[in-house]
Amino acid sequence: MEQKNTEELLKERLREKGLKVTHQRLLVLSVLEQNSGRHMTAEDIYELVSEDYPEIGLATVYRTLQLLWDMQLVDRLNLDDGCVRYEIGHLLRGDARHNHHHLICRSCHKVIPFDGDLLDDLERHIEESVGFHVLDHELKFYGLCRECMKMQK
Amino acid sequence: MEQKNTEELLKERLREKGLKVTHQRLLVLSVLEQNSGRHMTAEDIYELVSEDYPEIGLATVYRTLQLLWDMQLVDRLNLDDGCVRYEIGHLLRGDARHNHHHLICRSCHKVIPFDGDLLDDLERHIEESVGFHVLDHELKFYGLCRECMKMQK
DNA sequence: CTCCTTGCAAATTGTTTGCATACCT
DNA sequence: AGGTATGCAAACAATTTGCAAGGAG
Repeated sequence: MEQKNTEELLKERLREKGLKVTHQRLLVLSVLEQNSGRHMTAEDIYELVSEDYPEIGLATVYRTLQLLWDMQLVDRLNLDDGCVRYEIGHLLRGDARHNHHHLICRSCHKVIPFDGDLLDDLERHIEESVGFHVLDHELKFYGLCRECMKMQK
Repeated sequence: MEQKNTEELLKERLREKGLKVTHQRLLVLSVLEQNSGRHMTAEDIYELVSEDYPEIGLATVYRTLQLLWDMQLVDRLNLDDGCVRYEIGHLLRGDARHNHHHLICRSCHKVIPFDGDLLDDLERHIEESVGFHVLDHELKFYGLCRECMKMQK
């Protein structure tokens, strides 16, 4: 099952770098994997991990998320609500949701997911012309959702 | 000259809403217009406005930026360095720099500007399929810059 | 004259850090 | 054993807010 693979991958990467395999690290990644549809804050993750492992500290969650991000096992996104959000890394997601973006309504602050793969060509172009190796991207559109558009009148 | 138009536009919008035209508001917008190439933090703007108007407070700068953003006179961007950055709104910029994006190096944290207009089609598609009216966007690519790629080996 | 706006300082909030202890390997 | 990782609490930094005084219309 997926779970096992992700966990093994983390263990492997940790060992490669001489870092330690701890319950906390495994649990944080596991929670992200089990909530792959959500955009979770550090606090969200802290609360969920706490259910299984109440002695964990919030600082550890932050440190772990940083570590997992460095290793490209989690993705980071910023939805402009004052806190950074995390989700399982796109490299680990089986499905083709690499290219999922967000529409953010300026009026009601709703966040609408949106899928599209228009960026692949652009990434290739960047690699060639700038020599920058693209690992990930974040694309947000700001505007007015259908409901708020109606109310404008 | 450009300066005059932008200032007049702001005055007009303020009056429409029954808000007041103040030195502080005019100065904040003016500083952003005169530094249209930079990505400025609230603190940056505060320091520059202070040169002409030393009694201004930082809180006023924050309040003004929020107001100008609501009116679509300034753009906001987040370069993941812990603070929001501002620049003169793309609607006010004469040049075709609407579509300028950023490449962020995960290793040295350098930010490389990058221009491209691949998003216009996508925006039209979003309007039609989702009914979301796009006003602006933010696109960032994360990866490794040329220099850091070399050092990887 | 009225209400909007400001400056100041205090409050908030997400995130980071120092340090002694606990835990992998 | 030896260094890495953790939990806790204190420290930080960007941003927001309350309030009395000032200023635009």
